[in-house]
Amino acid sequence: MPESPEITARAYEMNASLTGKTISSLEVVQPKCLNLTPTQVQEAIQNAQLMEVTHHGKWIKIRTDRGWLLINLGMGGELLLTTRRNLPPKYRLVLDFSDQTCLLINFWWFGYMHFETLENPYANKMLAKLGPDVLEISSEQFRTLLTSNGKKVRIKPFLLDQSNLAGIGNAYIHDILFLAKIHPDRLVSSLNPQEIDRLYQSIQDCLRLSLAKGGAFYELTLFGEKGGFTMEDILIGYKEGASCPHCGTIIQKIRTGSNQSFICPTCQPLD
DNA sequence: GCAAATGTTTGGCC
DNA sequence: TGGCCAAACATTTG
Repeated sequence: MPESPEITARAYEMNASLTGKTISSLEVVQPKCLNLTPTQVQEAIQNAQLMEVTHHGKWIKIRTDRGWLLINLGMGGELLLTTRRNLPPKYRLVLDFSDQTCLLINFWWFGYMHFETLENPYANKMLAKLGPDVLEISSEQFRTLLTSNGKKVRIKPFLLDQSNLAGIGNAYIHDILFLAKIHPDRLVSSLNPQEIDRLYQSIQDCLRLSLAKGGAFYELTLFGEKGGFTMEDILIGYKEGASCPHCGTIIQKIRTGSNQSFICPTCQPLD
């Protein structure tokens, strides 16, 4: 599922390839992903010119001269710059441009494209709740975040909660916690300063490595190519039964809350 | 072949 | 407030 590295890479690609284009029409296959009716969005962005594409956490923000288009790819999303002649069979939305190219937006189950007026995109309920972007936050801010907000929460759900920190998802969290040598069920309040600094460094290292490679192999770039971050780059995530690259212990799949985690029981003790 | 289980994200409910 | 469920599936498993 697209997380910070994929979203950041897509935003860079879109900013380089889409700015200056003019929207000629919008096709809506799945109205439930909009915050307004299809007609309202269509009218709002008719003839809009794309100015800039940025991101915040897992949200892609397209600034146009008529307002903002805010995209969240949810589960297994895909953005593809193509033409009507080469359109894949499945998609939820298509933005047509006046130069005959189009942007296909698809996602597996849930995803959103919200429209907000130019003045304040953060009037959007979902955007308003986001914590700082994970690639923007400083180590000092991160330390403050964990010591002030983190009470009786476990570190995994804390990091996945987008209102604390925006951009981390379930795919990278396993390696992040492994690199920091922290068990996913540790309480945030139990982490010492060294562990918090290690965690910050692990987050940056994991996400930036993938970003530098164009994102994960199971997601496609704006041009339909696979990302360069492969299974070989993953240390322990989804590798149940393999041995820990650090100590050789067999990697375990455990239940944490309502989801699964992959850990090395030796490197990440719970105590 | 078909039903059940699974798993990503987010919002909403107690 | 934290834990659980539901929601617009595709894919694997029995």
